[in-house]
Amino acid sequence: MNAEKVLDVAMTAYWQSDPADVSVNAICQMAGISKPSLYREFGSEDGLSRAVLDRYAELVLSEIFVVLHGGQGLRRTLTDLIDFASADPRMETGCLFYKMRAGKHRLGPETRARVEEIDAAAQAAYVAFLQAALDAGEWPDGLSVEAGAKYLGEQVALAITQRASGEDPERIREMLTLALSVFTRP
Amino acid sequence: MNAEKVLDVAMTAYWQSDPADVSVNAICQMAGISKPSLYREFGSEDGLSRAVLDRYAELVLSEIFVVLHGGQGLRRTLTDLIDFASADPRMETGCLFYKMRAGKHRLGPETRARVEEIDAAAQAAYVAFLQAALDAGEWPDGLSVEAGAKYLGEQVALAITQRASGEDPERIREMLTLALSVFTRP
DNA sequence: GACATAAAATACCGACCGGTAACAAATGAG
DNA sequence: CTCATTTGTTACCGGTCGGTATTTTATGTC
Repeated sequence: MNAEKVLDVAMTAYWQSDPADVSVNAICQMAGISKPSLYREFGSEDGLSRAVLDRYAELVLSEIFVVLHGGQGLRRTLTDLIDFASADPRMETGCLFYKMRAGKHRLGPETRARVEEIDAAAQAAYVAFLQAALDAGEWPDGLSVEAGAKYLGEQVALAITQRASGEDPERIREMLTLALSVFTRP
Repeated sequence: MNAEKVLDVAMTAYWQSDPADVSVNAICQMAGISKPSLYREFGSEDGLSRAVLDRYAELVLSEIFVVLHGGQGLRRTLTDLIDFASADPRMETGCLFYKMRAGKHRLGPETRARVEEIDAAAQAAYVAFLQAALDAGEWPDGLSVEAGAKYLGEQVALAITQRASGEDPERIREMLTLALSVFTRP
């Protein structure tokens, strides 16, 4: 039956539309397996979506962490983030993690807990990145690092979410560049 | 049976949680009426949510338009927007319009069309506001008015959406102020 | 009181949901 | 070959959804 294939099918479906709009029945049909098979493997819908999220994290989200921990300096890292959010083809239909976070209350407890974990890890990564910029003397104004990190994360999330709703990528790049310009003010 | 009371109940329920998470059954129960009564009055779920959106627009959204068309100048209008998004108690559980827009694909055709109408009207209002600022010589850099209007609208939407997810209002104000500071750069 | 009319509620429809019991086909061990 | 265990399938469960046919209750008129 191949659990990996099922995960891939589910991830693609969740990612392309929205976890709340894809039923277990639909996933079984798309994967060509029966419902009991899926339930024997993943236990519940919550178990499946949690496994999907884990797979998505190591397959896609890891790259954002790579960018943030790359140590390329403030300006270079920001342009990398802008490129990723506004132009990477994988974000063309949005980010599965942000879709899950936006519909957190509709998720099962396991998946929701994992979403919160990842959210905290992302926030920590943004904080570490900005703290490094601060230490390197690249930090502009009196904004706290935590607030800046949250702001940065939410702007990236907004940009990617707009990708999912079909907004023109060039327009998105323009807006995200504007939003992040507060970090590189003269 | 009182259609206004039903609209109020439905608006409150949709607004407080999310239109996608409130069923027609639940609304009937909360309003103390039967389902056929509701369907006689509004025709369908789509008809109800459309009527609710109309009521919400004239009750709440109208105020944002008042702020935008107030002719108070760039800086003053921006701080008014920041106050409204980050501190107005009515936005404590978010904005019904933004919730509907975020889940557009789950709405019926009438309601969805109305959402798009309102979205276009809001965009036009932001454009008019920024165009007035441009004419008054208060416009900073080479950003196009349309892009600036979209940016402004999305930042306000982001701030209000964060209210709905329980974020600290002071933190939200800080971030929105930062985002809108690009309009008032020296 | 008798009766047409309009508004209300009860009870139901088919579709889909997440989840599972009961059963058939394959597979490995002795 | 036999038998037990696993793997997968069909068919079903209770529940909720949006929506409606049917019946009850009220209301006004003569």
